[in-house]
Order: sequence, then C-alpha cells, then structure tokens
Amino acid sequence: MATKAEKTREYILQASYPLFAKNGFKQVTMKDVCEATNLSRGGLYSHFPGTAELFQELLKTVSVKDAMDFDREMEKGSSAAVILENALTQMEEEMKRPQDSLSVAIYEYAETVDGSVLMQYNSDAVRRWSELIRYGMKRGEFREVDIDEIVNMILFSYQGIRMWSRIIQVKPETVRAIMSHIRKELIKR
Amino acid sequence: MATKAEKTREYILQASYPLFAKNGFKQVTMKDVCEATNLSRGGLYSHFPGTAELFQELLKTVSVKDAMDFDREMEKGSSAAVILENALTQMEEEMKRPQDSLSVAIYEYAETVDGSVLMQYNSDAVRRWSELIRYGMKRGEFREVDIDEIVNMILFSYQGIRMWSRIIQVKPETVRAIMSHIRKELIKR
DNA sequence: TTCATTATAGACACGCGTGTCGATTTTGTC
DNA sequence: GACAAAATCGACACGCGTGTCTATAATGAA
Repeated sequence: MATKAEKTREYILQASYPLFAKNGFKQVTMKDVCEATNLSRGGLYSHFPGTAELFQELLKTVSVKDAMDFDREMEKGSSAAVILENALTQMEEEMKRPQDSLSVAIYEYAETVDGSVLMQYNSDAVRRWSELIRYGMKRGEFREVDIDEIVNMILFSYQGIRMWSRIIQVKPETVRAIMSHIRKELIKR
Repeated sequence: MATKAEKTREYILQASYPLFAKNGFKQVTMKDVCEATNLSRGGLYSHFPGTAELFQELLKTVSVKDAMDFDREMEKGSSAAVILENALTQMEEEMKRPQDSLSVAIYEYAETVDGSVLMQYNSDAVRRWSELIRYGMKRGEFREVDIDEIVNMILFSYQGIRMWSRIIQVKPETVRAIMSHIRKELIKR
C-alpha cells in the first residue's frame, strides 16, 4: 500500500539514471547518488547496498522498452523495409545524444560486475534482428543474405560507433554511411 | 650514453604493457606498476609523474607497428586480396587474445585523459583502409564500392567486436561471420 | 679509490569513497 | 493524538591510491 519506501526507491532509480547515462557505471559513486537524490548516506544505503544493485534494478525497468523490439510490428504485418527504417533512424538518433543512453554503463557494468548481462543483451538483439531479416526475406523485401553475417555486422558496428561517439565527435556522415550500408545490404533495389 | 635512467624507463614501459593490456587504463594504479617493476614509489615517480604519462609513452612505442599498415605492401605491388586477407587474419587473431591488446586501454585513456588520441587513431585507420580499397579497385580485384561506407563498416564492427570480446566469449563463428562479410563485400567473385 | 651526481627506498600526510551504526525524525495505524 | 514501526540523518573508522620528501644507495668520471 504505497509505502513510502517504494516511492523513494522509485525516485532514486529515476534520479540516478542520468548519472549512469552521463558517466558510465564505474564513475558513479554512492556519494554522487546521494547528491542527486538529496538523500543521506544512511537513507540511500537502506534502499540499495551499492551501485551495482542500484544499476541492476535500473536496467530491469529500462530494458523493457527497447528500440529494437520488432515483434509487435511484425505481427501487425508491417513492411519489413519500414521497420528497418525506423530502427535505423532510432539508432541514428541515439548516436546524436550518447549522453542519454546507458550503453557504456552497461558495458562497464558487465566488465566489472557481471558479464552475463552483456551476453543476454547481445543474444536478445541477435535473435530480434535475425527474425526481422528472416521476415523481410520471406516477404520478398530483403535480399537473400547470410543472416548471421549481416546481423553480426549490424550489431557490432552499432556497438562500435555507439561507444566511440561518446568520446570522439563521430561525424553524422559517418553514422549515415553505416546506416546506408546496412540498408543497401538488405533492401532489394 | 646508456644512462641507467633510460634503461629503467624502458624497463618500466615494457613491464607495464601487460598491466594495461589486461586491465585497461583506469584500473592500473601506480602501485600496480610498482609491484610489476619491483620499484618503490619514489623510484617510479622519478621516471613518470603518473599513469597517464606512462601510458602515453607506451603508446608511442607501440603504435609504430600497427597491424593495418598496408603502405609497404602496396608499394611492393602485392595483391590487394592478399593484403586484405592478412589484415583479416590478424584481426581475427587479435580477437582470440583480447588480453594482449591495448585497445580497451586506449579507449579508456581517451575517455579520461585525452580524446584526441582516439581521433588520431581512427582517422589513421580510415586513411589506410581507404587507400587499400582504392588500390584494390584500381587493380580490378575489388568491386566498385562506396569507400566511406565500407571503411566505416569495417572499422566500427572491428571496434565493437574487439571491445565485447574482452567481456563476453564471442564465438569464433561470429568473428568469422564478420570477416566473411567484409571479404564478400570487397572481393570480386 | 674517491666523491659528486644520480637513482631509489619507504615513510608520511592527504583526499576520497565505502559501509556501519546509534540517534533522530517521519509515517501510518489504532 | 499517541506510539510503535519505518525511514532517514550524519558522524565515524576504515581501506586504498596519490604525490612528496628526506635519507640512503648506486653510478660512473676523474
């Protein structure tokens, strides 16, 4: 029944999201979270024993709405080309604001705490993309490609550019070049 | 003239390489370097004021022998397909032993100290690969591709897979799938 | 071998993040 | 409104990495 604690918990999660998005996982300290939430050490620790558990919880609430969840669209029978285009656009948008994404934090979390998160993350993405491509091929919209090759190419170049774009100013043309390559690779002309 | 100091400096660099390769940049402390070199704090600090300078110096000595330095081969007039094959093989080898490569350390160094390192690193790689592809096209070995698109695809998927392979066990098939895609993309059949 | 120069040892004080714990305030039930 | 339970505060001790400084040891030129 509402319980103050649950609200506070929720509030902490919401308030710490930008911290992780901006600074990654390792760079965020409990002290930072204290300041971001205006809670004291004691108050904070009574909700989360450490940044690891906090971040873990944060991931659960976020992973649900993943940009690359094509299932619904495919069930609706939407055009594969359109679904692809939307995904590419969303990816492109994300690159423009790398500070809003948890991707690097997830990487660091996997590095220092639990690698299985990345495995899960990756195999999910592989599965979803594979389904989309199979779908597109079945509908005759996509070329007959080697699914494994294409999916890995897409996902890893996405990861690569995503991480680098946090550090160096990756030119929009560069992002577009990758997207364009993916498009050409898949769409029948 | 020989000067003990220079030798020690050299020794420190050589001894700290594996530390950075294994642990990245941020995770390496001066204390770690002390232990790896059997030097005391004072001894070490009289050579390098911090890990940043140490790593910077380390980069200089390493970056010379880059796996993707195609210039010499192209000047010799070697087959573009062969040069490509060698590069892909070397990349594949590197993935097998991610703990021996400085790639993640470079990323972290760029993140925390100086991003221009990555920019330099990247634009060099772009230039070299572009030249190789232009060379292969001129020789009629490679298809007439969009150089920008292909080069970015190659480099970013390489980066992506390289970083992830430090954390999750990327299957050899996956690496091979990427390499295979690159090959198909370039080589005329 | 001598001795000025150079290199090294290791103790020190400092800053910062952690996790804990008793005191205090707030909640919400009766 | 009273009062037990729940939530929060903030001071504390601890570990760890940093950078400095002086005494000591090694070097190598005369």
